[in-house]
Amino acid sequence: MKISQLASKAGVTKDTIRHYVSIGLLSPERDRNNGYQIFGSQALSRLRFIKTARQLGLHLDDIQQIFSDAKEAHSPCPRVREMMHQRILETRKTIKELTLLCDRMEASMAEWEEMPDSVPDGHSVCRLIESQIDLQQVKT
Amino acid sequence: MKISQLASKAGVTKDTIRHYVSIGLLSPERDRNNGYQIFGSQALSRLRFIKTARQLGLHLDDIQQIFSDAKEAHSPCPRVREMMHQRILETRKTIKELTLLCDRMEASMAEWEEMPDSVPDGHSVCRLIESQIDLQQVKT
DNA sequence: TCTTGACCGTGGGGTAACCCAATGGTTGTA
DNA sequence: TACAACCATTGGGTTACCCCACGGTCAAGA
Repeated sequence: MKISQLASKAGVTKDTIRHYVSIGLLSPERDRNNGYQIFGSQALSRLRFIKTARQLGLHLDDIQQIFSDAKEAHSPCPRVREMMHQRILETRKTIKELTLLCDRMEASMAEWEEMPDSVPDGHSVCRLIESQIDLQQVKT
Repeated sequence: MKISQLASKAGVTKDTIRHYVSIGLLSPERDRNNGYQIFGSQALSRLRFIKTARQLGLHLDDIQQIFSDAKEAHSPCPRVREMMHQRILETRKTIKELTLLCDRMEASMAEWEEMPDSVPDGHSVCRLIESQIDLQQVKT
């Protein structure tokens, strides 16, 4: 199987496959004559595995770890449970931060409804934004 | 004012300032003798402006636009309202996606509680993840 | 005066997971 | 044989910075 066929079977782009090859997630054979990559059906199941793991929020290096465990005949499952736990915590944290951001944005927009557009002078650039300076210290 | 002083006054890192200089958000004078960057108090207020705009979810190129408007004596305010509107929509969308992701992760974790760890063989890498293959097509 | 430590600038690499364009070789087929 | 379709490689772009490393500059103490 060549790269285009694998890509369409797996529902990913050729660039994605090339990326995975370049970081070692896939290691295709090569056609001796032309250097083309040759993928077997195991590459397809590996791609499906990667796709699922990504949908579950795992990162490519998490997935590397999993394959690396499996290669040495260790069970990756405990690590997978742990990774997922971490990813869940991270995701919840991100959601909280984004929710706060959204609240700030909406609050500012609401305040601005009663404010006129300002023309910039030497001191002011945009009164809307300047009205929000130093409301609080937040990290996005 | 040299870069370190500006950085501590503004509460950002020197690297952040260098980054802003490199993309043209700040344009300091130069000391003729040693090439050091010299910042005035207007750089400080500009930095505060940038910080506030970032806290409101605007991107650096949004902020570029704002300064560019102001430089040409246009009011950036209408554009700011529009940008914020877009950013709010984007942020809400991201939150939704992350919430769905979190739900998926938690659902999988729950299913996995009753599953044993598996030892990889030639066909299987990790039963936990493989049990989730093709549940649905999702884009993160 | 010399030295030493704090400061400065520049350049380059890294982050996550790819996308896209350009260039040039290969293959299949009409 | 000509031409489209496919392949590989390289390099740059995305966001907003962080982190070296190298080498020059400056100020203060010995």
